Formats: sequence, structure tokens, C-alpha cells
Amino acid sequence: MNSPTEIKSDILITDYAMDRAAREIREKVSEVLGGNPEIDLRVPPPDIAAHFAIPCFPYAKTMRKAPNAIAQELADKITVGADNYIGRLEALNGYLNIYLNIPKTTGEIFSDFETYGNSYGCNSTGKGKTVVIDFSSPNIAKPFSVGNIRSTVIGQSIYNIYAANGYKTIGDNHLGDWGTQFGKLLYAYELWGDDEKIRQNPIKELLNLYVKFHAEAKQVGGNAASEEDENSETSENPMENEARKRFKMLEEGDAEATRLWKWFVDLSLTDFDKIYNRLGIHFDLTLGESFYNDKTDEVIKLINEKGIGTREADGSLLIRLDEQGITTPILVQKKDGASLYATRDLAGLIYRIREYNPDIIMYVVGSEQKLYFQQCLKVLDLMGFNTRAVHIDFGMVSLKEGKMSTREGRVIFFEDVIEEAYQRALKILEEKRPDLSPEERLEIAEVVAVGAIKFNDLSQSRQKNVVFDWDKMLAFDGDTAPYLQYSYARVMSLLRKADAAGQVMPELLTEPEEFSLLRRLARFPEAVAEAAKEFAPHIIAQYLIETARIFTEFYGRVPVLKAADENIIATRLQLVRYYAEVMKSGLALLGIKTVERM
RNA sequence: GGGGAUUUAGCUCAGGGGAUAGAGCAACUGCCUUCUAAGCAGUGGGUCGGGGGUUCGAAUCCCUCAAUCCCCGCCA
Repeated sequence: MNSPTEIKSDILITDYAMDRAAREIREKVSEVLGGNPEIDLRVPPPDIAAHFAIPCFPYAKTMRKAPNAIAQELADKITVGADNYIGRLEALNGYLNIYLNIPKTTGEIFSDFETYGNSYGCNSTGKGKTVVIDFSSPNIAKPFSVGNIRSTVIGQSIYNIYAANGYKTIGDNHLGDWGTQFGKLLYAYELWGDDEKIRQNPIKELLNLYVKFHAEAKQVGGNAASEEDENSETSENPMENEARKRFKMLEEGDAEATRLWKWFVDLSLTDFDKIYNRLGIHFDLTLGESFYNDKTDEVIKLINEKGIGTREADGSLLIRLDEQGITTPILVQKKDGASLYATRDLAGLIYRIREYNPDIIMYVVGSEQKLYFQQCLKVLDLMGFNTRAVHIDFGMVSLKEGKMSTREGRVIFFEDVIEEAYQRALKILEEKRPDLSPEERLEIAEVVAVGAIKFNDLSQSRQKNVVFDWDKMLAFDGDTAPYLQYSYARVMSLLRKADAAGQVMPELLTEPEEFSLLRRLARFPEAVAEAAKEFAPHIIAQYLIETARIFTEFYGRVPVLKAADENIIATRLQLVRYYAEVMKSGLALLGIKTVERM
């Protein structure tokens, strides 16, 4: 219904050449059409030479005229001069095709780059507004696996994208550091724990305890805990009951339970931090679920005050949401009075609203929790808060062998993935760039490896499920980060070779490839705005891939350093520099670094 | 049983009412005396899951069926 340009011109406070051009086109077309017509301004497919187009089919009915006649009328009646963005118009197949005034547009795009500098592409839509982004959120005492990377990488990118749209961004790592799983771990530790082993290899040993617990629980419980649905009859299972008791103790502040819990948390955080450092992930807050433990009473109190909960016969507290269109009720307190994730998430929502007064609270969490978040957000409404909260869901990561399962030890450690990527990148560098110093090769390999892994997740839309595949994730050619990084490095190499003679004169750009590249670069701000609106990093990723392709066309056909005139050389170099800037900024939005050579 | 997501080239995916449906990988043909071959140029490859409907126009919207995955109270 709305084209990106349409939305953008409404919400953007900053403006770029393409916005101004779009505004002029809209105004002039509106004048001729009269009234307040819907104008579907779009960029035509590549085989059409025009820069913008407006389909005139929708007007045919009311105007009682053939679409192409309308297009022709528009083309005839709109008058333009040398100071207009519109260069010329033509009617074709029912479209009004618009060609930009190239000298004017070129000059303005150049000055946009000069004006905005490093922040080219940014806008101030979010000025004065705050967003809280809940992402990564791994579980303590479990390894950081390939299942954790989607939230981490997508969350960080959305964080960057919102910052580029002018928002104050607060990233919160909502650690899974509370809940019955700790009861399980505490009980397993009581039975089989070995401090020495844990110290030597913390995460793997804690994982062993966790896995052993479940193996044992399955044994003890007979067929009570079936493989498909471990939770269905867990109350029958003595192991699970012991675990629940331990969690209840922890929740009530038992000293020994707390001491062990704290130890496990520290061990895990040390491990996670290594990965976050390597990935360049930054959080403003690391408040786990445990942080909200003493804030759940208020949630229960609020629920009671508002009268939205139902106390069940067994003592548990339930909220029914049928009137809100959700037929599944949500449980907010267990029969033993202990809190649940829902209670803590609600406490988290309230805390964030009070502390930061955000415009949006985002949860970057897998789509298997979709219903759960719908419920939570409805409850938030019912409790009388009107802050916008969105669940940014994404598809599941599974293995070729099937679903991942921490409790069965069927996981791929992220550490292994990044190490493999690093080794593969290093090997290629040793073959291709023996001229670089070993230290530099190590650095480049790291940047390339991290880039490849992140881009793999960020270049496709979030909703798809993904089957983990080493070769796909670690691909270095085709539509990948290394391809873009390589394109950037080549350009940097070219820029290093340039000498400063010659003057930048935008009017010297007359080749069609030059203008298509420039026009493409001018659409970067649109991609930045659109990616935020859609919570979709892949819009940036796709934009960069297409931009690199257009750059290649330019680069293949237009000589830069070998151009005839030194002013042309200087101007083309400037264009190349702008390309490099967009590539670097765009990759940065995805959390991907660039290197000067590779 | 109810709800949600997905289904586009051999494979992985873009495109979400408008011009002849696009990339990458894989396959095939060329290209390192020419700004870095993680590259470039080119070729082949499609009933956009099936069937109905709405529309001047449908991969795109609606209905229906099918397949895959996920969710549906004491795990997170």
C-alpha cells in the first residue's frame, strides 16, 4: 500500500536528495491530477531506463481515460526547468516515466555526502525516543550454541539500525539465569558434582551434569517423561520434584543454593564474554531473570488489583485472555507460589517502562515463543500500560540430524563454529596473500570469519527456519560478507594508489554507469529507514549486495585511475570513496567490520 | 483438534498488487602482460505447492486443499 519512499517522506526529519526529488514529483503530479491522489512512486525494473515511475492504471477508472493517455497528459502538462529535479517525462505502457535532471541530482548527492559525512544514511526519526532491545539472552550453565546466534546477531543489528535512525538504544541481555533448570542443576551437583572438574572445564561439565540429570530423570520416571513431551507428566517424576524443591530454596534465598548459583552464573558469563568480544556484541545492560526475582510480588499484586487473574483450586494463578482473542490462558504463578518466566518477563516489562520510558520494547526471541509473547503483551495492556512492545520473532535453527537438544547433549558449540570459520579464512589468506604479515593475516581472518557467520543470518528474512550447515555458514564467495569486504578492500587499495591532483567536479560524471551507481548510493538512507520500520536487517544486507553488483558494473566499464582527465579521475575517485563509505556504514549496521586489504 | 510460520530455478534465498519473476551456489564457456581471480563476462535452468476467486492487472490480496516446522498451564 505504501511504497518506502512514501512512508519515508512522512516520517523523516532529515532529508536527502532523493527525498527532495520524490517530494517534487509528488507535488507536480498532484497538481495535474487534482485532489489528493494516491501516488505510487517507484523505481522501475532495471531494463527500464527511467529513474522513477508512476503507474497510471489506478486513475483510469475515475478519470475515464486510458492509463497511457493519463501518463501522456502528465508528461505534457508538467513543466520543468533547469532547477527542477525532474529532467524529463515520458509516457510508456501506462506508466509515467521520470528521468532525473542529472547535473542537479548528481551535485546534490555529492553535497549530501559532504554534509552528512560519516553519518550518511542516518536520519533523526527517533530523535528523543528510546527503544529497549532484549536480545541474545542465553541460558546460564548451558553452552552458547548455534541456536543462540540468531538472536544475538539479529538483535545487535537492529540495535545498530535503530541507533542510525536516531533512537536512543538500550540493549539488554536478558540472561536465562533463573528457573527450574537451576533446581535441576543444583540437584545434579549435589548428586554428582566435582568442583575440580567444573573449574577445569566449566561449561562442558555443567552441561554434563544437566544432561546426566535428564538421563537419570528419564530412567527413574520410567515412561513418565516421554521423549517428545518431557513436561507432560513431570510432576510424577521424583527427580523433577527434587529439582523443583531446590529452585524453591534458591528463590527463598537459601545461602548454599545462592552461593552455587552465583558461581555457575560467573562461570557462564566469563565464557559468554569471550564470544561476545569476538563477535563485537555490546550490551548496555545485562540483567538476567534473577534481577526480577524480587519484583514479581508486585506483578502478582497488580494482577490481583486489576482483577485480571483467576486463582485456581490448586493455588496457581492464571490469566484468561479469551476476551482479548487469545484462547490459551497464561500461568503466572505456580501452585507452590514460585514465579514463572511469565511473572519475571512481566516484571521486566514494567521495570523497563519505568526506568527508560521507551517508545518500543523489542524482544528478539525465536518464533516458538510467539503465543507466549502475545499473551504477555496482552497482560501488559490489561495491567494498564500502553507502551508498544514487539516480539521480533525468527525461525528455528536445527541440525541435519534433527532438532537441537541441550539436555540430550545434541548441540553445536558456537565456539567451534567461529574457530572453524577462522581457520578456513586463515588458510585462504595464506594461499592468496603471502605478502601480508602473519599478524595482519590473523586479524583479517578474524574479521572475515565473523562477517561470514553474521551475514549468513542477516541476509535472509528472519522468519525462515534454518538447518545448520557448515559449508553454507562458512561460505566466502557469492552473496556473503567476505564478498562485500573484498569489494571494499579492493576499493581501498585503489584509493591508496590515487594521488591528490585534480578537482572534484560532479558535472563531469556523464557515463550512465556513474549515474546508476550514484543513484544507488543515494538510496542507502531509504534502506536504513526501511530496515528499522520492518525490524529487518536483511533489507540492509540485500541493499549492499545489489549495490556491490552495481558498483562492479561501473568498475568494469569505467576507468578510474586511467581516465583521460585528472579532474575526471578526482571526481570518479570521489564516487568510489562514497561507495566505500556506504559499504562500510552498511556493513557496520550489520555488525560487520571491514578491512583495508584482504 | 485449534492457532502461527514457511512453500519461488537442482540447492539456499530475494521480490509481498503493476512493465519480459531476480540473485548466489552447483553445472557449462571464456578471462590473471589491463585499478587485488574471495573476482569478472557469458550460457543453460521456472506451470512462483495444487485448485478456486477478486482485479484492467496476482508470485504478491481472499477462500480452500496439501506438505514441512513451531506453539497450545506449573520448562524458558
